[in-house]
Amino acid sequence: MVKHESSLSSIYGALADSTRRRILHDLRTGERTVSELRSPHDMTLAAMGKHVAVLEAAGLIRTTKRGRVRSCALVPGALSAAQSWIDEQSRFWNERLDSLVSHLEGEA
Amino acid sequence: MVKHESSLSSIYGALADSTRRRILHDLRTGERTVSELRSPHDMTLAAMGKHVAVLEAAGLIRTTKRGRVRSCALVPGALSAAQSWIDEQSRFWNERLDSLVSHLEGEA
DNA sequence: GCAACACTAAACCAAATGGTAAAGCATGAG
DNA sequence: CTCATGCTTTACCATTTGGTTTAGTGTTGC
Repeated sequence: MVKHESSLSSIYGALADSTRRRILHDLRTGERTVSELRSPHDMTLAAMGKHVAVLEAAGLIRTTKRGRVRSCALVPGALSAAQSWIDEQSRFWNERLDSLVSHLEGEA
Repeated sequence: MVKHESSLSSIYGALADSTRRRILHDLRTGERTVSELRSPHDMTLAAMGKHVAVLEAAGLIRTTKRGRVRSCALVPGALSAAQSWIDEQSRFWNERLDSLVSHLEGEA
């Protein structure tokens, strides 16, 4: 379960684009083809193909080609590394906040 | 508390670099100057200054210049938007996983 | 005053990103 | 068989990114 630094970079890098976040959102309700994922966007199929490749390289989605169609689906649990890092960071963040608050209260 | 798409992009973009994640990690124990943040890295001060600027633009840190020294600190709660998005996404992710599991169980 | 220090800005560079257009390659429909 | 479909590949382009060096700017220490 231990994820290395490099995979965190590719996951956050993948999430740093609203088109790709939208793709993940759209996949929550089930599998979609590349064409279906493209339809809400003003973008060529080739461009969408690149976004899909970025998400797959980051391990966030899994794709399979059935015939001439590529079907895309979420990879369950793939966000957990990103989630853990933020959660861990937030924990200290809020500890700092708490100690700041008590420090200020102590001073007042 | 409303999260705009654009700020999510800049936050995840800021997190998509191991040097910047390390900076956030190093700031958990308190404020640091740009030089102090640079010391563990094989990198010029100018380069570190840019990383600090990226984190500040994303709203993840706050900096203040005292004399010739710039002091950097975490901004409490700044990760919450990023955290919420992932948490929300994970929620559906796992619902899909659960329904997949019960689907498979039903089939077996 | 003046030198060392801590950035900061400018110019530059290579590589990555996000897009396009156009051609190619399978495959499914008729 | 033929042809439209659904990508995929290639080549190209502009912009951004992560780094450098060099040259300031404003402090601080002596």
